[in-house]
Amino acid sequence: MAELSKATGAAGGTIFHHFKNKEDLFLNILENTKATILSEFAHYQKVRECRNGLEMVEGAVAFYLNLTGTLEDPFLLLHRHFPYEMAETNPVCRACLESIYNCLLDIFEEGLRVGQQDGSVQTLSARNTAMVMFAMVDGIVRLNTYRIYNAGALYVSLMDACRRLLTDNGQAAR
Amino acid sequence: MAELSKATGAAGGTIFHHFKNKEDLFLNILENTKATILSEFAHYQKVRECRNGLEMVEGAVAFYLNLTGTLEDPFLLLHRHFPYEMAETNPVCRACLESIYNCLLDIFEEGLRVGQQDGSVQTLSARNTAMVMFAMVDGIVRLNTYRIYNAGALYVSLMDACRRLLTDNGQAAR
DNA sequence: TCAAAAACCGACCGATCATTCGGTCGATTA
DNA sequence: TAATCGACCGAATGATCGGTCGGTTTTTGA
Repeated sequence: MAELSKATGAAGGTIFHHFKNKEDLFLNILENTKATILSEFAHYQKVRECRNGLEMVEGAVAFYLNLTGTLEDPFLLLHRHFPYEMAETNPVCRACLESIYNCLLDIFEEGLRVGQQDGSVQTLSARNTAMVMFAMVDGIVRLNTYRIYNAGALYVSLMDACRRLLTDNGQAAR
Repeated sequence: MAELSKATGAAGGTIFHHFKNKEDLFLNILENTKATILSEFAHYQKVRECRNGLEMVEGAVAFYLNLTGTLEDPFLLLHRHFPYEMAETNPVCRACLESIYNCLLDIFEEGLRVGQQDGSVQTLSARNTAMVMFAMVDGIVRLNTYRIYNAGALYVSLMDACRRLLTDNGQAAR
């Protein structure tokens, strides 16, 4: 709270004038994070250009990697343990987190379904595959933010892995 | 500290008789975690049975999934933000984390290299592919521990994804 | 113009935190 | 037996925490 007070220039008591308590404050930040991610996705959905499902999925990966870069702090929040601990007792928090993850997963799943229709993607369960892909991309992002390894050098390998996951020979017709 | 005191039955002051301070205590726990994981891996290396590199990698995935189940608390520690924050200023902590991740990555990489030799695995950079695979498996584990989705239902999809990543048709000769 | 409302301040509060310290106790050594 | 030791206790310590409150300033709108 002291750090926040200094950063915003507001006195300690003023913060509690706008937010009931720390939990309420955190929930507001989380809702804000959710709104930002959902709006970024809505914008991406409008401007994206892709000829088939495979390109949609590849675009989704690139979008997510880009998002974690521009929204570094919000994703640092989502990569902490605290929100998920809070979600176990606080339904509002849980609903918020689920909205965020559903949005992120839908980006992948949508591409997979389209790809199944047009034949550019082979996969059994779109939802399950979407989760596995999301776990992979997000795992790379974590390796990067935690500075265990520089994941920047992994983007090529990551995109290659995605293509292998989705097509039968890893070399889809493009 | 109070929680730890109650759990161990030792008085508050006694803990500080054995450990210099909280940081020292945490470092001891981390070193202990590292030793446990390394010894579990050494044991696995002895008893595993695999006919080729592909089976080694599949075994590694199963081993990691099993490990996160039996060593739930240590991995909960590794999935928190704190250790990586500490690693940025504390070289001992950083070295410890690197040892753990190198060990875990080596399990995957070893199988990839053997698989490249015997032809059961197609991949360019073994280290990079190992990281991508690790990120994927660990990402699934996180989805599970944070209870966003039940990742238990994803194990089949996960193993399928691994096979796709490593072979040209996802149906390796077995 | 002015009074009510809202925003804001910072001193203050009790609770909790990590850590310290004086001292007890049982085992080992001189 | 006396001296020394390390393990252990738990009350006490000061710092920090989230949160409150009385009073001041700013904004609002009739």
